[in-house]
Amino acid sequence: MDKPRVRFAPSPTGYLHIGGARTALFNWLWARRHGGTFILRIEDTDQGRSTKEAEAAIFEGLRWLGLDWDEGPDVGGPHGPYFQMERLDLYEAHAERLIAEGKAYACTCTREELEAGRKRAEAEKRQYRYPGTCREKPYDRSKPHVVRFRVPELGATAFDDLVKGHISTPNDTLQDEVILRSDRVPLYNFGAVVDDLTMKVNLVGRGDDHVNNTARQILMYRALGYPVPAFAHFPMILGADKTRLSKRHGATSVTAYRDLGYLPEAVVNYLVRLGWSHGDQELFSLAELVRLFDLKSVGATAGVFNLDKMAWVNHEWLKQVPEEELAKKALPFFRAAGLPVEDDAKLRHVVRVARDRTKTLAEYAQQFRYFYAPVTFDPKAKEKLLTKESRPVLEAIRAGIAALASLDTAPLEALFQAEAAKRDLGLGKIAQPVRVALTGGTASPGMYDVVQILGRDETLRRLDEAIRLAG
RNA sequence: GGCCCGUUAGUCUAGCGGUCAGGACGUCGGCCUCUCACGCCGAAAACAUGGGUUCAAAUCCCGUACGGGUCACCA
Repeated sequence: MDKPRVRFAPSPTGYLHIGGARTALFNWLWARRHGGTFILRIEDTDQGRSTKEAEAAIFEGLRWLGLDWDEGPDVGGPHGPYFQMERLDLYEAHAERLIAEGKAYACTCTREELEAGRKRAEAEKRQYRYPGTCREKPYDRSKPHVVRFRVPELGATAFDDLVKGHISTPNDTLQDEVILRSDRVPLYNFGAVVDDLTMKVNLVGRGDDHVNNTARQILMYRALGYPVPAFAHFPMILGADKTRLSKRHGATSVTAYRDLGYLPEAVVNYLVRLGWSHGDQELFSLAELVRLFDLKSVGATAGVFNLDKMAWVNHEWLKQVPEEELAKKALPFFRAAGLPVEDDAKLRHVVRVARDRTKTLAEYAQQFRYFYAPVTFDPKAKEKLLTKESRPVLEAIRAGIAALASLDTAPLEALFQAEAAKRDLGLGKIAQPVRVALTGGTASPGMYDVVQILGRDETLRRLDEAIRLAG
């Protein structure tokens, strides 16, 4: 097998979304797995919708995921950058050749005429196909025109998709489509074909919304006299309602998940498992995927994006991050929440207790605010647990902590146990009022950790306040 | 509507003619326990449907239903 030359060819009309990211990932993995080349090409021929911002967002998304490219924008030398708008001469030359060989022709029909034809077909409940009005007219460049590709009337065009298997399209469902607009900018199918063949792409991996374009493109490869590449069409990603994933289903850009506190490892892991599997294994690192990924194991069915599962995957990855590193990753999220947090021993202790309890970094800052900000009491917890009855407990713990030589776990535990034993109560009866006093609520990490993280001064201050509130 | 593709639990999937249809998320129950989590144990939950082929079908073939994609001087 030749070494793969694959590409990811987004149009810069928006950020890198989940579906695009998975397409890029599958292509990238296939290239890396077999020591091939991963090409990034920006398909910016829709000048009305393409923006530099979108372009930058796509680069950012790919880099964040760890998907580097060998050819394309930012790659110096002869292998980039690839922007279709910088290759217009190439498309035009190929189109002229097709015209010269009678495989394409200039069409001078106006948009109005075409539109009228479509309307008529619709009224008569007929399938519309371009009638071939200009097929035999002589080529006159001076008149405004588009260039159309001549498709065969008979037969069918078939290929063996690496994911979907054999796919055959009757040629009479195709039409002489426009390959060059009146401003001579190519349309998608032609631009992609000319690029793929000049870039020697030998495997085209893309979303399966393109399967219907494949027959048309194959016809163009043949007309141009080039070998047809292999194709792999990846199924769509759907929302919970089984319609194509879109903004109404929530965040769809990969960087939005970065900002939500997902690790790129987790996003990659989740996306690859959505449509691909390797036995019963759920967790894969990028390096592992490079060893294991196989297009043959990509499924042919569309998959529903499930945030719960991705959060679980994220949690699994978060659990593996060393404490120091985790603190550094969490820091910006605390800062973004307006909390005065430093990368210090306290933060490391916070993330140590947080990592089992939350699934994203953003949740750290939400759930553990009270380690860095004054407590806000849950009214029910306060009413139930900061009472006249619990006041003696709070006072005893306050006195005990004030007197402790060290805030190590052993002495703290001894203190709480002793107070419980003294009153013939379960540990819970001691810990819960203290928990409300220190965190404002009834759910938190273990009390000894909380005391240690807050430190003696802050702990005593909070207990004093709680004692005051307990009346 | 034409054409193309798809259909295993709520979701992601394993399966590739003979399995008690396996795993994961989620859900529910239990254990652990100072609360919440984590962890551990357990449970409920699926082959869309009708015909074939075959000794035998989730696996192969055909139809039906349902879902998705696509039919531009968008990509």
